[in-house]
Amino acid sequence: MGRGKLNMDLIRNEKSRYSNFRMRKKGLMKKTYELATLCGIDACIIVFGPKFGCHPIEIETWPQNPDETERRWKAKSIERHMEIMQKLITLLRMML
Amino acid sequence: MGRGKLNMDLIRNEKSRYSNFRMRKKGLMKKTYELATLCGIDACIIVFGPKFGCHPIEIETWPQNPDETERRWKAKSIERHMEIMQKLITLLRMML
DNA sequence: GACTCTATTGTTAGTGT
DNA sequence: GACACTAACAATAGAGT
Repeated sequence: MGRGKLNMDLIRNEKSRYSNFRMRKKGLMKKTYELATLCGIDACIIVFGPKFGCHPIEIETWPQNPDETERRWKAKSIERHMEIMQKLITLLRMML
Repeated sequence: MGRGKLNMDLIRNEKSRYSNFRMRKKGLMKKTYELATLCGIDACIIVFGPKFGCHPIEIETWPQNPDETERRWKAKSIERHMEIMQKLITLLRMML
């Protein structure tokens, strides 16, 4: 969308890439909020910012904080926890 | 968007809610893929399906599997792991 | 490495099957 | 409780500030 089409590949220009990142991250958080709200389901998302010089990498999540998560999430059953943990462990294994 | 506007609240009609869920989940996964690809960053998303009768709740993630995660993710430094773990622990605490 | 503007592409709500 | 269609609403690429 926008004034032109974008190839689905890394944006080479660093300035464009960063402004694109900020815009799309915002959009993604909104979409996550909308999905969870409209459909009454649980979801979480973790986005790691790009590396710029010696700045620490920023991490943004949705829900944004434990309070919001607690207020929103309904996952309380044992079976569900098992599924959740399994999925998370799979994701985590690749990061360690 | 679409033919009419939707209040940002739980969709009461169960049939509408479920079809909305399937459509938006697909859109969210696409947006996550686009953000990660265009901006060269790491991201993960976990979506829990709604509860229908005695069916187990479906869980969908992006990246979809360990192979894809390993191919895509670049988080390998100690500092980054610390940040990641802290965020995940915060999210997990609310689920247990 | 921000912020606004807007033409343009993208997403989706409601309907029909 | 699927799936296609499409008008209508949203997101955003690129340019300007």
